[in-house]
Amino acid sequence: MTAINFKQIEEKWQRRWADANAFDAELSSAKKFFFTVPYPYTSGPLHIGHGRTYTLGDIIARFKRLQGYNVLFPMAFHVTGTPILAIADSIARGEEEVVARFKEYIAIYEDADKVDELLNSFRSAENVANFFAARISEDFKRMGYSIDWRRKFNTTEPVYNKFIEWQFKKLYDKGVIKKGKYPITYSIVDDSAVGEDDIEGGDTEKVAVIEHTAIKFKLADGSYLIAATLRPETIFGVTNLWINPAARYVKLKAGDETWVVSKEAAEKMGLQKDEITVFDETEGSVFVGKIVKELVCGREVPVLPASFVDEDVGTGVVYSVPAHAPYDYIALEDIKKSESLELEPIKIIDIEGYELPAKEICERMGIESQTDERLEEATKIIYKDEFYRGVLNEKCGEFANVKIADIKDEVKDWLKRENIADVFYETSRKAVTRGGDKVIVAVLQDQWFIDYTPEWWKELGHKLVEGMTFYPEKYKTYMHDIVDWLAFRPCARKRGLGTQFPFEKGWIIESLSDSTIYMAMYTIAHLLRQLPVDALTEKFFDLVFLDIGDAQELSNELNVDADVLNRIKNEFMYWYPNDLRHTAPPHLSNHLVFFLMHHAAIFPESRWPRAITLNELMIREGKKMSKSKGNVIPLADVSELYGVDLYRLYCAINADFATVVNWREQDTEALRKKLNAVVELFEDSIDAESINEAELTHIDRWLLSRLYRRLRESVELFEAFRIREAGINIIFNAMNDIRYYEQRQDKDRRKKLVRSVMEEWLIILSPIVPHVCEEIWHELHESFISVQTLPELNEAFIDDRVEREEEYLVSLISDIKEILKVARLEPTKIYVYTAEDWKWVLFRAIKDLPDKDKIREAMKLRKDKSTVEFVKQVMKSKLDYFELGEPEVIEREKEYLAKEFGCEIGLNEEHDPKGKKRFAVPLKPAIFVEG
RNA sequence: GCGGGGGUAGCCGAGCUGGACAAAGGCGCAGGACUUAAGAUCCUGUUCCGUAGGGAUACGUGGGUUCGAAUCCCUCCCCCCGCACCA
Repeated sequence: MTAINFKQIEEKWQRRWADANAFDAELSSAKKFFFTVPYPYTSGPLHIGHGRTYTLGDIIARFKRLQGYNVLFPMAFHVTGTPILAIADSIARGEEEVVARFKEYIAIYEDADKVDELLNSFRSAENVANFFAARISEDFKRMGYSIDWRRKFNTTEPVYNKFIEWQFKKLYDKGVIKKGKYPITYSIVDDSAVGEDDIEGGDTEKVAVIEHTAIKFKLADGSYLIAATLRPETIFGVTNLWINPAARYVKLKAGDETWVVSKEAAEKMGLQKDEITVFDETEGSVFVGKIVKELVCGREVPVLPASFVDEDVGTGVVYSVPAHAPYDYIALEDIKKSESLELEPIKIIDIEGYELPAKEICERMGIESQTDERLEEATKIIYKDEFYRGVLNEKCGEFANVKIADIKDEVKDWLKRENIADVFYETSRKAVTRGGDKVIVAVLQDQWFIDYTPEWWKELGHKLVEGMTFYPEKYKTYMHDIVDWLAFRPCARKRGLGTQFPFEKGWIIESLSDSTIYMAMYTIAHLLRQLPVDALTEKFFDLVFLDIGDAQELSNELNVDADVLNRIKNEFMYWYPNDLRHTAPPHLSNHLVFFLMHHAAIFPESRWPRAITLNELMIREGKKMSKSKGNVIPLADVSELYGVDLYRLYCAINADFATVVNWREQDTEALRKKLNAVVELFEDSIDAESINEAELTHIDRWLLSRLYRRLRESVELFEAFRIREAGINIIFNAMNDIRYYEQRQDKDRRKKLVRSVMEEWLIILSPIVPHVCEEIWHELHESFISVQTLPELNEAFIDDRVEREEEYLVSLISDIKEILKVARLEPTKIYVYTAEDWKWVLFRAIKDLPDKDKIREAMKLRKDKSTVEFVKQVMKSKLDYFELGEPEVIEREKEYLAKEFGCEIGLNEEHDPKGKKRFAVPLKPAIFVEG
């Protein structure tokens, strides 16, 4: 047998599918199935983890095709947003890390001598996008995906811009596009928003926007020292302020008040609030020793120096709560060593297990110095303990006796209402852009949002979700929750690639907001190219998508043939809605919920999406795949390293959708052997002549029954998206059946039998491993297997009785083996005694009775001591009832049994020296071994 | 914390609408067949006890419900994912 050259046949069939436009979907009278997978973002190569989703998607698409659906499976490319722009900028700046990474990426696809030139072209975002879009589409072709490529587009094309504009107009008309304030991460140097991808290390260590409460402390001159805190409820326990004597502080006008904050904080405030004017700058030491009045209880507390205060975190002023903050406690103790101070911690939180929490945690951890790094950890421990278990005590006025977790926001709101506090935003960690500029938080005063909160919208959303199918099902409930949780979402940015925001110049539509209903584009994208872009007006899309307006009228207005308009509209009307979208769970709370909500808002119910399937991610050798770990396998290498069908089989069989799949080299090898064995089986059987039904033996019938049953089950499993089980059934289990058969029968007969089920088998297998199936199929037929429809399976071969008989035999053999093993016998003759007729009569009579009634009922029929013994045996052996002519089966298989055990078999003979006969029960014969 | 998912044999992983489960499948390991040999393939075994098809103990921990629990409920411990404006 020659090993099949997978790579060669992959290329061959991919080429032939492409030449024949095998997967181009046209309108027809057949029932349609419009299937989508999210378009890839073209900022780099895809890896085998991404491939899992696309591969399972393709398997579904191919399965639907064999079920007779007219399947549309299109693809496009996502280009909008900031990452690609950030990449181009980084490359233009010559950032080493990015340059190195992209050289590597290019080298995946190109010869070494072209790398530098291409990299140079990557200074333009457009070139980055185009390069990867082209390579990814090559990858997809090489994976054998059955995509209709005529409909591809990318999200920066004018056609797409027009489509997105239309969509936003529809939303605007619904009144959900709004303006408001919004805090964002921001670079002062660039004067623009920065996203995760612009931040140094932003992909591994996220930077969040954190809301601090900025509390005012009144100085003698009427101005305020502003101390920012994450724990406003501790204001009741303040004993003093901390200020860094060496840092620079400024005075600023905020409204009609004068505030003192660090110089850095003032700069941030300038970007967070209107009307901030800085007018004076001094050193922190100026304030040391002054007395300030806290405005909650009106107590007077001193300002003390502290080295741990960072002028670039918060406002550079910190209020001290030594009872509950480890930093404050240690700093206070330090000062007390050199000066005599009358300050004592004020305990305001009662919590089990602590008297004075800050003191005790420091003592427990052995922290004694302000510079001890473990102070951070101590703070976290206390914070967490107090937040969830702590209760404010009687010193906290109206907030007393309430858990911190329940009262924190109320305290914060109250402080703001009383004008004792303001809001101050800070990043969750210190961060810089990839260009090295500081990242701070700015508040946009006029950010555009989509407001998902209107009642009507939520209701539609829930209705849509309720009417959909989700697999795995648990995601349906989850999606309802997400619909409820969704509120305001910024939908435009100042920077990035994308469509101009139609309602205000200078804004670009944010890239998840432009990827919500784009499936509609697939239905018509290839036709739109025939039209001038100017013709893609609001009325045009209204006509095509919503059937509003008249084609003839619009034809005159746009100067476009009415037939063309109708053709486009018909195409949309035929394909829409999206019957199934297949993706991964991380998209649930962003892309998918927008997908659903926007459909709910814009389209009538008949055009709402029908189903969503989701598969978990892929890891490799137990670890997450990531660039930084260097353990990524590019999709482009799959063909070379493993072979596409093997990869597809792995994706299909190794885990259910709901499970993270682990890519293990070792397992790929095991699977390769299995795949080879299957291919070999088919190749080996292909020339066999068909078998005459009249000459089928019991075991022949058994094999056919098993195989047809498996095929039938697999179709049902596929239908339910249980691809893993379907695959296991028609590969692993079916191969086991054949192996078993070969032990029972000779190979030539097997070939004939396999040949007789082979075509159906191949068709059902083809969604998973299309290339080898295509190859084998073509030894029999001219047409593509990939576009075959599965014929009716020959159900007549599925025969319960035949399978039961074989089961019976197997269990008899295993019983005998067990006896031989335990008794350590070399058999000279094996006696088998089947149950006598009266036992069968009773067996039938009591089979459906509950255990407790069985003996009584049996005794009614046959009054004898042996009846009781028999019924007890039946109950113990938990036999599943079915009718079987036991002696006939054993008689028929006597020869086989004799061969199996190398001795004579006696059936129901008188000879019974050990009195075993009486132990026989129906379906479980008694056995005596002589040896 | 909130929300979601888990913890199963040496390993990976099914089962988890309660009963036929000592627990699929794969890997590993051991023995055997084939082979000059290796590889590949196939067979057998892989908790413990047992000279008759049986029994005992097992599915993170500790309880509970039940005639019966890996499967249902509760306690605790541990792990993973998401918590947004970012594709």
